[in-house]
Amino acid sequence: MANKAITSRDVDFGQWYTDIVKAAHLADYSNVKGCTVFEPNGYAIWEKMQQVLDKMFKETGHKNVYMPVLIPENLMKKEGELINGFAPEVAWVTIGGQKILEEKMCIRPTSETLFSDYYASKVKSYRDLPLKYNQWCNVMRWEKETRPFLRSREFLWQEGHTVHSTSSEAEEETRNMLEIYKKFFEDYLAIPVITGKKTEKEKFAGAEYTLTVEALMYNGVALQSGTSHYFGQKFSKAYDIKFLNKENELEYAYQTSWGVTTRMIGALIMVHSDDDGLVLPPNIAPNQVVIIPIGDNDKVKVLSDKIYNDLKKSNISVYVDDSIKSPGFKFAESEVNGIPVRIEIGARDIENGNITVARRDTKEKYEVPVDTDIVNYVQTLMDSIQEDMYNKAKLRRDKMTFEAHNLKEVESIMDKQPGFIKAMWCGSEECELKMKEIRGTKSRCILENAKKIDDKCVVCGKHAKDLVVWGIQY
RNA sequence: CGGGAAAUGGCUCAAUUUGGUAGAGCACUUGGUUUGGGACCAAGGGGUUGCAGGUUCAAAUCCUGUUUUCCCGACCA
Repeated sequence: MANKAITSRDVDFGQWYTDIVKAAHLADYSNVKGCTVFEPNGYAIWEKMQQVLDKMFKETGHKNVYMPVLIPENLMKKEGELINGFAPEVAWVTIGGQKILEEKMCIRPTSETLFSDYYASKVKSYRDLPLKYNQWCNVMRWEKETRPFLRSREFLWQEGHTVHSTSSEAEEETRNMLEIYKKFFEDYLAIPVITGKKTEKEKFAGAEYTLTVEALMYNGVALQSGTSHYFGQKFSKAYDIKFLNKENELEYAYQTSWGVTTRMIGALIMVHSDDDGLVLPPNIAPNQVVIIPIGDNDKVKVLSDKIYNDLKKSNISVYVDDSIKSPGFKFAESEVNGIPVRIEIGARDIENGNITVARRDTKEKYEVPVDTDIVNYVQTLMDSIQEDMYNKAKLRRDKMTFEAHNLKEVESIMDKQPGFIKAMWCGSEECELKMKEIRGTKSRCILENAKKIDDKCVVCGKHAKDLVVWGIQY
């Protein structure tokens, strides 16, 4: 009974992904390569993500600001590593083929430069610090190959930028934000993640180090899902952010930045969804419950309205699908759209004193006596859906996480079933490049405080102290 | 950016080989009957064929350019 518009994910994962995006009305293509239309269903998920994260940011002392979309060339180029890292993707603006205004401008690929320039003018004393700002915005990176949500030229994100008077405080901020991302992924998106430090090769251009949240998709491909960077004084030296410390000495400030993007919508699809469409965890679903009244029947209407009102009063997001479609159509549609809980009410239910409750993740249906505390029932059901989805994703990820002690093992694992590979690494870029020759396997992150599985590098066999998670990435 | 495929009503495709009145199914609109897994009958509406040039009496069809999408690589959230 699979959806006609959706290719099976086991037949063609890439096609399945784009079919879900279209069938669930998350996004549509525009006439500009890499710039998609976020349709209501997709944008609603983003709004819910924003709402949850924004609350977490504010609870930890961050404030929202907004920076310009254009960055002047000289400002963009002050910090050498950043511009080198981003150079091929930066979109420079011209009007009628001419450079814009007096100076060449680019559309922000990320806003470290703007924030740093601004901070330089604001920070005078240690008493001004810390400044913990965040902005919700779009950015542009001229990617070669694009896919909705996963890699687009314009995408939406949040970028937090903070300035501190001590390195330890800045490093703590970097850690804390990573923890917030991890919590968000696990508690709301029901996606288990691995966290750790990026290698020198994979870290953000301009960072001292980058901490990352890494998730594994249904097909065993890894997705970098969120990053938190510690900058030390790199940007403050390039942009001249100085303050007088308690000893009345001028000191360069310490900075961080951290971000997550609309790519998380892609992760939701690739971790949870199935051949019938989108599957959303209740904690992030814009609509948690749909009520489908069946037949033209007054008692059905009255009961639907009552349940709708009860759920709504308890802050469960619910809607009644009373559109002029057949019940079967509505069932299927609610499944494509990933609504976690569906309540069906028809004459048969009224007669039996039941309502029918269906859960999207397992597609199980339950007959529930009408005198049950429905609000409590739905809430409990949603809690277990949330938990089951997380556990299912975690079980799958753990099954696709392997250990390797030499290149042969890496090769045979990646040939059979790509996934996360835990293996020791000596720290040399040369060995990272050798790994990459095996189906593009790259380091995802260095695990911290992890139990070593070997004392030899998986590639060169020399002494290794770091346990690294490797994977094929999106 | 390299290699492959494609673009025709909202969607899936036909007509392209051999130039000659753009067609079907689904979707949509109206009326009616229905309603427990993508309902049925009847009557309608909608496309200058991705875009721009060219060849021709005549172009969806041939030629050139360009844009977008998909798949596989290299680069990245």
